[in-house]
Amino acid sequence: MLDSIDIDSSVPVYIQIENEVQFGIASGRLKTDDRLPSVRELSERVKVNPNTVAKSYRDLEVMGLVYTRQGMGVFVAKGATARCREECLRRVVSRIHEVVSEAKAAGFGPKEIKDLVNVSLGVDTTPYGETPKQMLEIAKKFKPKA
Amino acid sequence: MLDSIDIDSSVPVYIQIENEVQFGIASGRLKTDDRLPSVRELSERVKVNPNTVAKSYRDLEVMGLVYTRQGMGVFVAKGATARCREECLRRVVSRIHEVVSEAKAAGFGPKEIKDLVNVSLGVDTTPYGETPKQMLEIAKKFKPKA
Amino acid sequence: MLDSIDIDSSVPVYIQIENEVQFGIASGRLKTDDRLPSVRELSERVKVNPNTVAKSYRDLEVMGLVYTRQGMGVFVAKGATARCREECLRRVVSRIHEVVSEAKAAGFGPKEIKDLVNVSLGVDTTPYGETPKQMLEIAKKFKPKA
Amino acid sequence: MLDSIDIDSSVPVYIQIENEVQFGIASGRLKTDDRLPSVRELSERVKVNPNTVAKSYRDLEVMGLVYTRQGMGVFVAKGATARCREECLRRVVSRIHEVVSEAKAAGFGPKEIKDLVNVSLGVDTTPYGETPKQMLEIAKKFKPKA
DNA sequence: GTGGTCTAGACCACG
DNA sequence: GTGGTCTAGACCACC
Repeated sequence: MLDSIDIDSSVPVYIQIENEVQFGIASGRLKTDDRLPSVRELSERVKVNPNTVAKSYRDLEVMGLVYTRQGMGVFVAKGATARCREECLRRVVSRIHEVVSEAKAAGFGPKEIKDLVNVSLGVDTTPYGETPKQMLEIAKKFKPKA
Repeated sequence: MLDSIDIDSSVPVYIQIENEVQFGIASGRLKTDDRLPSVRELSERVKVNPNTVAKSYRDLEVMGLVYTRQGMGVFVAKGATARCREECLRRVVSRIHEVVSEAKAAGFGPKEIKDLVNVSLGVDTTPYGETPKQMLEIAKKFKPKA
Repeated sequence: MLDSIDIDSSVPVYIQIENEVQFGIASGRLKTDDRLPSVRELSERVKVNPNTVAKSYRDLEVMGLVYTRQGMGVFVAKGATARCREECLRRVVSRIHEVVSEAKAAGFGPKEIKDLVNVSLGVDTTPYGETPKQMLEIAKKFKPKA
Repeated sequence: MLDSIDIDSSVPVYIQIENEVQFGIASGRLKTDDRLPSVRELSERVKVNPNTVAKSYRDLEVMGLVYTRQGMGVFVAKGATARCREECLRRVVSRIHEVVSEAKAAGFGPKEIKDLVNVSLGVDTTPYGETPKQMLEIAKKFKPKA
């Protein structure tokens, strides 16, 4: 992780970094008291301004997910794992609801939505940005009534 | 439509307006050669500066979805309906896929995801931006192994 | 360049700026990934409102000729050189054809047209917007039969 | 004439109408005391707002090229022919100079410009908007040094 | 009446 | 420092 920073994305780089770290903690890859990469190291790796990484770390510290030891680095705080996991679930759930609402607003019926989800579930990771053709075909067959 | 502009949203007003118009076209409410509300009229209705509306209309023109007749107004372009509808479907499909991937990454299994979608489908309406409690409860009960 | 902005011209300032930038790219003075002057800097230099410059830069971005990095500036996009050069040639060629057609429609014969072009080619510089006297004299001597 | 009004052109409709009338006078098709089409008739024929035609006629009257007889119509004024012809020549000549200057600025040398003009002279009326291929090919072979 | 251009200047997000 | 968004309002061209 932390290598999937997309400089061209509309979501700000510093937010992307924060998300990546939070996801790393939630997934157990980063455990309590583990050291995060240094600002310099990370900024070189993902090719962004050190200020940007610093801002991400500052934000994470304000959230209480990491703590800083002067001259030693930035570390995962106690309790961060549970909180990140919790938040991660919450976010996913709320996004599911959001997307389903959107699909309904676009005119899709329950059947189509379930079909689309099923197809998506069956598909293993696809190249970034490319949406499975099957899904588009299902969608195209369907004419919203307005 | 065009009255659900949220001035406090993080998504820029002019983008919201563009989306509303596109949605109006996709849904068939705005047909080819229909006139859009005038810049001044709409700006008064949604309580934003005329410049902001003008910017939206200009963008839509660049996208080829509307055309402008000096002194007469702004009109829906030929072929806009199909394009808006297509884009709308594409976006929904790609977002479903995105969310499902996220859910899987967060440790949810196919069963949980389907359950969550079903609950979301069953809920008629929830306050804007709020997630149904039932969904959050499903999430809480669930302990990802990851 | 970028200093020949005429605030009194009937062609809008923001278009003039766009043209200057495109010409700069076509001429090779602005190369891929070169930074354009900042919005504020340019707006002070050509004495127009920052919004006006921003509008030009935004348009150029929509055309795909430049890209923007938040907080860093605006840069020449890859492939912009070739596209600007191509467009520049196309425009000149099409305008030559247009003018020649007009001249023929006005009753000029091939000989007169060639003469006029030769005179124009021979003149090193004339004040902006002024037509060399010699050319006007050729025209006066000429009586179209139409 | 007067049927080649392009509603999508960037040059205003009322200017296009004025130009067409002036060209008609210069070419001898409209002679002194000939009656112009009525505002209503013309506005229906070219499918523009009657106000627009009225403005064109008003402008032409201010220029002294036509005169109005209440209830009878609009007529070509005495001396209009000579003046239109004169102005027509002037305009063509000045545009030739303009275009040649542009071509020089774009990096074309005298030889290329003459070639392009010659090709254009040889070509009979081509479909509107389509520039002869030969000209583009000449242009493409040429690499501006600037 | 319509949209288009431009100014003056505030506030925000990003690096 | 950078660009992005938005407001308030003037003036113009066009229909």
